[in-house]
Amino acid sequence: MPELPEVETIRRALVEPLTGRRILLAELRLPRLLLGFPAADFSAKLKGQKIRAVIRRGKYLVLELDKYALIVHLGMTGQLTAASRDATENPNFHKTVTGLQKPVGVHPVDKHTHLILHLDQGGRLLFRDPRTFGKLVLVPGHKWREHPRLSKLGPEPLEMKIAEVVPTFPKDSIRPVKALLLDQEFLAGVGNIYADEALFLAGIHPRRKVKTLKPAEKTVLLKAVQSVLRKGIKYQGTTFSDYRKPDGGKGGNYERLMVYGRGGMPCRICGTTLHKTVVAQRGTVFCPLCQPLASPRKKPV
DNA sequence: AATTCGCCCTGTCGGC
DNA sequence: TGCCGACAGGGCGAAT
Repeated sequence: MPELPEVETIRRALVEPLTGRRILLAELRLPRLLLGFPAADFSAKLKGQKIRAVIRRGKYLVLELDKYALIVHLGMTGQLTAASRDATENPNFHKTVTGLQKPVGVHPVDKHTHLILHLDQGGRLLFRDPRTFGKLVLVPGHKWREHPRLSKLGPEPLEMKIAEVVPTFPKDSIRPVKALLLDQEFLAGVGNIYADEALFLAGIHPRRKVKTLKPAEKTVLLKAVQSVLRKGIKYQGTTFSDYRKPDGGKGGNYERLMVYGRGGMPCRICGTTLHKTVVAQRGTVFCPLCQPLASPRKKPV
């Protein structure tokens, strides 16, 4: 699922091909993905709009247009592909990629392609989402930060001051700490992959109750969140199924994960078999030795 | 008020 | 070989 590093990778790759381009035609092929705006008006409103900026907030991508903002959430399986004028359709675009190889051409318009923006200079932006958990929102003006979907988002993990966020941990909360990391009102952009990775790096059990965390542990955890997100961006995101960069290539971070997707395999640090369980209704992998739930009791004399 | 649960959706995979 | 249930999970609204 695209989380902050994946969305940021996509954003960076779209800045050059999209900024300054004018939308000639917008094809919305699955109208139910569009929220809060009459689907019938969508194409008419977008036509002629120039893309002014490509911005990320949490897991949301925002295209600032002349008079609107187009907010995109990729859900679990959303893909954005930028195609230049001379890109040819490759029927195997999504299947031929192995490793970090970059596919040739552009993905064809298939049954999972839900939005096509035709741009001046011959380029196209295609939005593809097999499981349709993605969402599109068109907001008049540029006050997209006030939209209900974004207004309550927590701080950006890579811009926050840790000393300012440590006091925002709920003091009496009995929630497992992983649930807090996944809460977009606490931090914006952390999802299941990077929550598990951050907890491992911090040496904190995903089921630890928030109220039992010491201040030093909160600091370590927030630093770990920043660390795993930066690493994710550095390697251009984690591809384990559907995530692709706008050129169709896979991210390079999956092979570098410490715990996510590695249940039953040995811990890269201590060799202990990694546990797979469910925390906060999400599949969760952790190392029982590196991430103890309780501090080790002194052996009775 | 805090927290959990159910739902949306479809490709993939393991079991028989 | 083919069918089928289980599974993956972000975010929202309902339920507790």
